[in-house]
Amino acid sequence: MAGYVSEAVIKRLPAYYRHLKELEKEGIHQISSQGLGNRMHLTASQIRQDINCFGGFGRQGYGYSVSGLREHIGHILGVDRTHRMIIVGAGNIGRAVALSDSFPANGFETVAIFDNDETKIGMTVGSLTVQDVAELKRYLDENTVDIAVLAVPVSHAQRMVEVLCERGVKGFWNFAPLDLKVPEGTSVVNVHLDEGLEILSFRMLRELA
Amino acid sequence: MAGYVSEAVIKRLPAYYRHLKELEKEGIHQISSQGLGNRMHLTASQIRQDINCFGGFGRQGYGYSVSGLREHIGHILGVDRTHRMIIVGAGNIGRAVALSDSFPANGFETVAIFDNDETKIGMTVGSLTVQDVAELKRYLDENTVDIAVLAVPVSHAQRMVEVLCERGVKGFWNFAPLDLKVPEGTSVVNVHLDEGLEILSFRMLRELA
DNA sequence: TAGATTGTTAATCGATTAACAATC
DNA sequence: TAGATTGTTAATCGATTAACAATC
Repeated sequence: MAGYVSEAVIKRLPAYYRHLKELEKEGIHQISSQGLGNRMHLTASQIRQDINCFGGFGRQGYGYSVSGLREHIGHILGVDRTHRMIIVGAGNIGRAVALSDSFPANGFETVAIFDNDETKIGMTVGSLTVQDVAELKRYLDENTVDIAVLAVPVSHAQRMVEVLCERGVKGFWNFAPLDLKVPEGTSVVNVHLDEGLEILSFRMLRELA
Repeated sequence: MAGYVSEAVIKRLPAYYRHLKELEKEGIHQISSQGLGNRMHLTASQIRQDINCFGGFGRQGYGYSVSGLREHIGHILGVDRTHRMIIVGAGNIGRAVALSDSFPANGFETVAIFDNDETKIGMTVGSLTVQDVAELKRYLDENTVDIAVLAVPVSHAQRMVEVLCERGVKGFWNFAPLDLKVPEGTSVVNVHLDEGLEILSFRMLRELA
């Protein structure tokens, strides 16, 4: 089955998953690498190479089962399980993540939200109450947490990560604009919103030229 | 100066910019490709290649001027100018973007916010009032808009984009989980938050194995 | 000048694309 | 069976790394 999978392939997996969900919704049961490639703006060859990183899932002369492949990739991504998330930082971004219902719909459930600001502690965010970050260690000792969403200022981010790592949190979704240092075996995905805007600005300038 | 610049280089530019800002803040005036490479976890060779896409900015035997290079890259990215943004969709994400002060701090100013939901129209978001999306066309005719932030449901996204493109908006910061179709000359940066979580889930699973 | 470090060319590595035998 | 399409190997392309002459 799956040996080494390159970062390039990993980054395409969610797009495969999304397109397959769309196809399912459209009532399409079967698709060839050519057909999926047209839709995703990838070559048929690349589609076949990518999928084959995880084992042969197609049938010669037929193509791929849309629902079969969607389930398969969903399983590879781990979206067929529930992930318990806590949010650290109840600012604009922290609250937006807490209030969104697209994350729980994909199995990513927010179970707690923390802040150090007295004006925010006790505030209601959806079905949750903002807890004092001073309670965080105790909370981690008493509850299972898969993922921590870091929505704190840069100045606090690394310190918070250390507390969380020490108590066994293995996954970070980081919205603070810095590169976190984490121990071996810990995963980080950065969402550097500012950087996206900078790239957009760059591309727009280049179009002008 | 700059001929073709690969996507790989473009995606690194914001990180260069961020690290150079940090170095400036630390009072460091000069840095070699080796020094910057250590800091950014890149090879010295790659740093020199990247920077040279935009012309020779270093001095042999010395390295690079931190502030000079920061200004240079800032100019390439276009963050030395102001960008007028409107937000389409006053949900959790739209409001979070509108309320953040890190975007205006980088020259990305939100000048208006729209929604189609009667319960949201008229609502105050920071210094702005949510306008009826029915007013959008008129607004675009009367005002300059550089970037539209798409924070609407998938079902509305493509339709909104078409209205905006027709009225000359050339840049989109898209938070809806779909691939927008835009005319030649229009730039799109996607922020697919769900996909980030899926990749995080995948990486965490792989660490377990 | 001597040492350090760039800018740039050449070598390597990895990812994408093409080709095709296997087979549904 | 004949046609279609996969899985997989080989070829190509592009990005990263190494090397080194130029020069501050």
